[in-house]
Amino acid sequence: MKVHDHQLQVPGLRMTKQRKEVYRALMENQDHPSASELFDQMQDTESPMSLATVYNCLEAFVEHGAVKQVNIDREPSRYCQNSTPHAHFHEQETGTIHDINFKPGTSLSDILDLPEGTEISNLEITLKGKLPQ
Amino acid sequence: MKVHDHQLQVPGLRMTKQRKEVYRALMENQDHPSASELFDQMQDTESPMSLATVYNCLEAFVEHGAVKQVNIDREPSRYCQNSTPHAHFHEQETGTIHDINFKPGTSLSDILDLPEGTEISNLEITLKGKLPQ
DNA sequence: GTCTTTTTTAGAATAATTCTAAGTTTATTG
DNA sequence: CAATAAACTTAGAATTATTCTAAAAAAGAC
Ligand SMILES: [Mn+2]
Ligand SMILES: [Mn+2]
Ligand SMILES: [Zn+2]
Ligand SMILES: [Zn+2]
Repeated sequence: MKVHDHQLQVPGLRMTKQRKEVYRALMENQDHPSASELFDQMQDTESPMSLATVYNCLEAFVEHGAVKQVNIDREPSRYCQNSTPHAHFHEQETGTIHDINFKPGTSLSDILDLPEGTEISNLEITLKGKLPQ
Repeated sequence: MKVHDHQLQVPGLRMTKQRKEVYRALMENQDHPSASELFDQMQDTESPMSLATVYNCLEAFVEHGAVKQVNIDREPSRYCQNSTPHAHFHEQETGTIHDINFKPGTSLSDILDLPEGTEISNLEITLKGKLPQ
């Protein structure tokens, strides 16, 4: 998979104009938009599309590891443009979601009592609270 | 809040027979049952109750910090009898959820690049994969 | 061009959860 | 104790994010 200037290329994933548009909006969005927020944005583009298509596009990106689906509590899923490993901080006052990076050279097993030989295929860390300032 | 022999006592929380029964089932359940699984179990007790009541009881427990609501992906919420801080490991083959404790003396900020002064009110860690054996 | 596969779409369906409003139980007060 | 107030339970309706369906359109292969 190559990512360059908001152009996504994944072998086996057709880059239709709808997918290009959804991907672009996601990349330009610093926040973590929901499907319906993206759907609203799509209505102002040259390829307005159905909500089903927005969901389909996002699902394709998530399946190919280009986008992360972020589930916090039972709220509508949000989608994350940052495909590198990171945690999510949900600021309570504003409702915004911030990416938090891992410290280099650290691992979850530094703080978790995991049995030896555990294979982790997926990892989600979500914090809620207040960031300084 | 005092917990003794599966008797929950929280100031301000009436311990009706329905709440006692839901709490007991949750405590005796090593797994992390969903509301509808608990509802099914309730039908065999001396106080069969409505699904709305199961949801109401669980909501009351969660609000009072006696029970944890566990959300993994978009699956139905599961409820956790372990009110101490811990992470959840979702075993992919069986679908079971295991509690993982934190190593004593460690903190999330050991591995996360959190700004100084961050206030964390809530924390969720979910792993997915395979446990040994 | 034809053929095949993938994608898009409108609208219907699904399903977990919440809401409503009425009845019941429990606590409090005099 | 009786009267009143507050909290709780309930059946069923409503909500709503998401998925499904089945038909049309688009894209790629040849
Ligand atoms: Mn939010
Ligand atoms: Mn599961
Ligand atoms: Zn993110
Ligand atoms: Zn747990």
